[in-house]
Amino acid sequence: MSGGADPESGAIPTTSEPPPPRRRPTIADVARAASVSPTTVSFVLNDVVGVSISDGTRRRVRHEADRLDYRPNAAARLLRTSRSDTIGFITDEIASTPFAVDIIRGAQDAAWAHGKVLMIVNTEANPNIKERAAALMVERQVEGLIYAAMFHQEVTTPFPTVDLPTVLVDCYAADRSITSVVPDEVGGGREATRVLTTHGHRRIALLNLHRGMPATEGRLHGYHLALAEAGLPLDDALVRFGNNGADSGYHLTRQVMMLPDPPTALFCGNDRTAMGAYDALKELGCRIPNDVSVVGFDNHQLIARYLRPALTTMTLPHYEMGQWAVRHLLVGAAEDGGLGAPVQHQLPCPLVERQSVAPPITDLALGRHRAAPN
Amino acid sequence: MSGGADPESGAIPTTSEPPPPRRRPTIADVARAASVSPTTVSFVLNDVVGVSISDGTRRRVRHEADRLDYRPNAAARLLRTSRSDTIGFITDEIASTPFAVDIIRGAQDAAWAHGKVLMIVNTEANPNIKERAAALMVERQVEGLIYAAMFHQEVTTPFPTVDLPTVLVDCYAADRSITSVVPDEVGGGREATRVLTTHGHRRIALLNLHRGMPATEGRLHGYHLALAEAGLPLDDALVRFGNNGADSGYHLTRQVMMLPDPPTALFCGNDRTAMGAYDALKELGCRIPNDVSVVGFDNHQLIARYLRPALTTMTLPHYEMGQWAVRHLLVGAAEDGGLGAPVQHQLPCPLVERQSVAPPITDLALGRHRAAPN
DNA sequence: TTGAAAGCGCTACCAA
DNA sequence: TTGGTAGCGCTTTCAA
Repeated sequence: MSGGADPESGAIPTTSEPPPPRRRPTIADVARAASVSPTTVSFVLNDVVGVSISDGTRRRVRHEADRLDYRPNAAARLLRTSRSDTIGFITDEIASTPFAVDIIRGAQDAAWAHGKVLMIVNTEANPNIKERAAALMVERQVEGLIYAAMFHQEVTTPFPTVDLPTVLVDCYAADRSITSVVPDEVGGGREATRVLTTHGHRRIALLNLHRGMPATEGRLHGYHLALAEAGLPLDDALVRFGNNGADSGYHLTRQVMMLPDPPTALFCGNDRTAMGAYDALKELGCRIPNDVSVVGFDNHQLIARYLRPALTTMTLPHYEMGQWAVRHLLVGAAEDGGLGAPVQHQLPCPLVERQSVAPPITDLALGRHRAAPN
Repeated sequence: MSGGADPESGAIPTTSEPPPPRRRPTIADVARAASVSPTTVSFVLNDVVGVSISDGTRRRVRHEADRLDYRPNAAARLLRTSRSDTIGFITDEIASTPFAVDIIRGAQDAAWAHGKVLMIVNTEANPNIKERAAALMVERQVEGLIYAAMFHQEVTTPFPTVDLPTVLVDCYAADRSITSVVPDEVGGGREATRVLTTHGHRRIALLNLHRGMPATEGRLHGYHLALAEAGLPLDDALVRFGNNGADSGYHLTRQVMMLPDPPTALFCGNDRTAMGAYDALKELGCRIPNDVSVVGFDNHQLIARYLRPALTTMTLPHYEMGQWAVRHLLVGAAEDGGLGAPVQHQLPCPLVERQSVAPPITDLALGRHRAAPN
């Protein structure tokens, strides 16, 4: 409008570039450079629909933005729009298991696909940190909260109620008041046992985790189911509980193998237990899977693949749970503000067949029952 | 889209406007409730030093803030102060190793201790994502960037130069232009070998990782050093390279044990290799550590502790590297804007003694220096 | 097809 | 010891 000499702060003769102040360029800088208004820049850069900007202007704006290496200030945008494009992710103990990364990865991939980013805080099960973390996320205007436990468990309100859509991963609220996603332990236990029964095993030991955990009880239930389906009797001597570790796998295996009528197959509560079972079996001179078949649970990245022979086991759907959580948060938030009735979701534990299962030797060598192929 | 013909242009309150949108309370709301100015509220809530507010006012403000459950809006604060209290953390492949969590944990703990939070993006080594991630972090005004690789390697500019203080973890720039922190592989290799020499072993095989990686070459160098220190000759037949996995540990072990003059101790390039070595050794009827001692590398959470006997190995300082990165970023940024000369830092790999090392049987039982395999 | 201008919620400068 | 108020950089009516 006011043409003529630009009185702006005493025009400096443009002998060279005059940008000593290391300030990041703003939308105003781009606007000035492209000789348009900030409004126009915003329209162009955000591809706002419903406004028509001439191609020339569009190009000019884009070009100047590039040249200045303009980056929008997310804080300013957030302040204005209150859309943070951020999801808060709180874990209890990231360190304790290698599965943590899978949950995170699943969540992060889903988030990224929706243009969101994760803000992660690991609380090491410290309630103080937990609370501070939740508060911090509210301050940062996250659009939702995910709380992930590192093994399937019941939790009592992980943090004071923040009125933000929340999803619990690998855990659930005692009163089911919060949406949660957990593995289908029963289905997994059933499937694991079924692999063994369909291979012809009739005496199958369950070397379980320690009592009281959802994983333990769920898998036990699945075991019962599969046995019943196969018309097999339940022998309590074959069901043992341990401490989830390799050593308990070792000892439990020795115990059941010492039985007068030992099992021909072992369903281990987790892969670590299976690892111990392998050791005991080898010591006892049993070949896997020829003499004794073994099925694990968890599909532990390392153990299952590297055990010799490689372990047939059930996959815990960590990646999928992380993914589900984010997706649910996002569509839930879009649909009903995340305030719909909380859902308790279960994800299947798929079987991974490797080399640790074969028909029982009794079938092969002794010709009992029907002769197995091979 | 849909809507009344009359948006909120007029101040006329419609008769039945049931739910006033649940707006989060702002500093103004608190000020009003406490009958003070926003300024005062800000002073009180931020414990600003240098201003004196009467105890009564202070209490009143605090009380009202509590009552209203007031949470400062981080975006607004950031916009004003340009202090995001956030550090960007970019990983290449979070999934591939269980070590990722330790780096993250170290970084997060250090960050938390400084009142900062981590914004984590995992790129799965996808350059596109990497670039977008870096851009995104700039937009979010992160105060620094950490790029973490999941195993020790050289990287060529992980992302286009953003002028933000940056630290590389478990990797380094080819041209050393960026500050980095990596494990001291040479020191680790030397120490690992030394454990064996000090136990009296004189024929020590090195079952290394595959050639060309910093870990491989560094540990090899350390092995040479320790041998020289102990006045032991280098026998190239005892040095083998593999593919970092259990199977290569298995095969390499068989190879060296078949030698006319087999080793009495194995230094394995990593714990997975050691895992394979265990299998081979057991198959060959060698007892660990009685017949053959084994030292690993990595202190892999799972393998090292659960192998039977538990594996003596070197710890990779993942947690410490993550921690170092954040601390350096924070003090560096404070001191010189993070623009000081880039430093290439190394962290030691401490020894973890467990049960897989003993004096060679030759010394104990046979009293000779070289023994044929049983 | 484009622009002016009003804030989003907070901090910090300057007054009182 | 307190308060008024000007922006931080952006989006978004409404007007031109």
